[in-house]
Amino acid sequence: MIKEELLHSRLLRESLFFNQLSDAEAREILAHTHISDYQRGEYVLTQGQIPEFMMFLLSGELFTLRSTPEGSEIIIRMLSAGETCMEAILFPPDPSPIMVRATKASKALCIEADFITQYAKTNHKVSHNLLIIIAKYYRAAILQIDSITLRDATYRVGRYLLSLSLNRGQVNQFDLIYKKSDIANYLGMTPETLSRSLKELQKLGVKVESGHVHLSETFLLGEFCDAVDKKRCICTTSLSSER
Amino acid sequence: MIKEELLHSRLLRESLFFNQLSDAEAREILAHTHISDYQRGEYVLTQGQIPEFMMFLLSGELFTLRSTPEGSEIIIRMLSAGETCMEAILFPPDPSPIMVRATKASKALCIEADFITQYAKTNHKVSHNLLIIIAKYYRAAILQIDSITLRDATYRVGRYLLSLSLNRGQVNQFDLIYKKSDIANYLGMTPETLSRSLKELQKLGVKVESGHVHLSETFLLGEFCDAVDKKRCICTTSLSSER
DNA sequence: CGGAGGGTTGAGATTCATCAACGCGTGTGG
DNA sequence: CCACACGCGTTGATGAATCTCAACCCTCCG
Repeated sequence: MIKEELLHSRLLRESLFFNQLSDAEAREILAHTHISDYQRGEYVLTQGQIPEFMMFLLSGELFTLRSTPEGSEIIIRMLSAGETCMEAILFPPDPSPIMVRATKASKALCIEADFITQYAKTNHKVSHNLLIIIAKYYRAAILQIDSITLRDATYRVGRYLLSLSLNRGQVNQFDLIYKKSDIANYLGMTPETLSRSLKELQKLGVKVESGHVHLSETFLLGEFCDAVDKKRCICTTSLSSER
Repeated sequence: MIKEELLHSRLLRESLFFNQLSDAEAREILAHTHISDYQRGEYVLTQGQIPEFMMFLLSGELFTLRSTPEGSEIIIRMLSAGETCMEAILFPPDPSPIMVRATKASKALCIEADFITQYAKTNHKVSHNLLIIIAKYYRAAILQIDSITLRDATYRVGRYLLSLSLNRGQVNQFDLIYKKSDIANYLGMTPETLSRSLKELQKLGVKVESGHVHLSETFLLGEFCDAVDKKRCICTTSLSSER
């Protein structure tokens, strides 16, 4: 059965959510799940809805975002396979302040909300993992608030590129895996501003060509690498897999 | 002893952190604490520091905020007595992305970080409470991101006043307990802009006089009360103590 | 070949920050 | 008791950053 394959997949085993869980524990959780397919553009959850499941993304791409009645929206997180969402709405189970949308055809493990909230009360590893996951979201959200209010557009873009580099193990070239218009939205700006910012960054040692990014040495060590980032640079190995 | 008094105080008993804990459990936690005094302006934690304690504010006022090397800063949360901070940095214990400052002379319970991280692994109520607290922070942070990127200054101020009204049980008048310059910063704008926004809101039924706010009926039910807020209005009683 | 989606570029509009001046209440020292 | 300074908030004028709108380009795909 497909769940039995999943059980031993790297995707599960290296995820934050299944981290440290024994086979028996993982199997018990899997027993309370089903796999759902979502089409590109389909909503997994809409604003105001009380979630019945927690999501573990198996493949594809999910965005968590928030929209105004007028129709404009802001992307909060962009998830790829192995990441989870909707945990933060389970404690306590409340109407969701955000919505979740598949931006590509996606496959996700739907974990029953009731089961997880109960299971977290008896299993320390699960509740600990959830704490780590939600705390990580919260810290990321703080950085988002920081950069949107305190930094200008060009800085935000530079910071974003730098974080991508760090997350991939401090490589100096990589691909942008999301649409530029989505990245712009995530960074709290319009696509036009992102485009102009990237142009601005070329002067500082950034090359971008059709989705491929190359960062020069000077950029990697430059002004964008502030105190916090420098700390991360120094201990890259231990942090490269983080976030 | 003062800790024994604390044990039965409403402050502790009605807090999210000590919620549902038995006397024995609360006593065990208190055994791993000490009480610290902070002067107005003193730093409880600086950016980059690894916290040794989790804070439970007994009296006074703490801000969690983030600053740039250039010195500008943004307030993330404004805490009053009974609230906690620095939990989100304990899972895992990392250099703090934020700093914590006392904005008034304050007294806080310092709970040993090592103890709490261990205790959370054996006590479900504690880990559950922590989950609820951090999830609440995260949801609030999402709303902050939403309003800063998607709404204009006047809307943000109106929304803020409305949330104050709801949190106090949907009263139509109340005092602003923070300095206006701090409120402005928290809302991601300058004091000048806050001032002008309040003036703008007067046309919509808001009266502000030296820190005292009066909201008209029309304002309470007006455009600021969007779908999410309306839901809260309907079931006010169950939500009034929330946030 | 033609159309659609995504990205870029340019020009104008707008919001908000900045800078400077002022008013007001409070506390302090002569 | 008055003079003064200081913190805080307001108001007005100016400027900068970014959004908006429009045109255009490129690539992909039927």
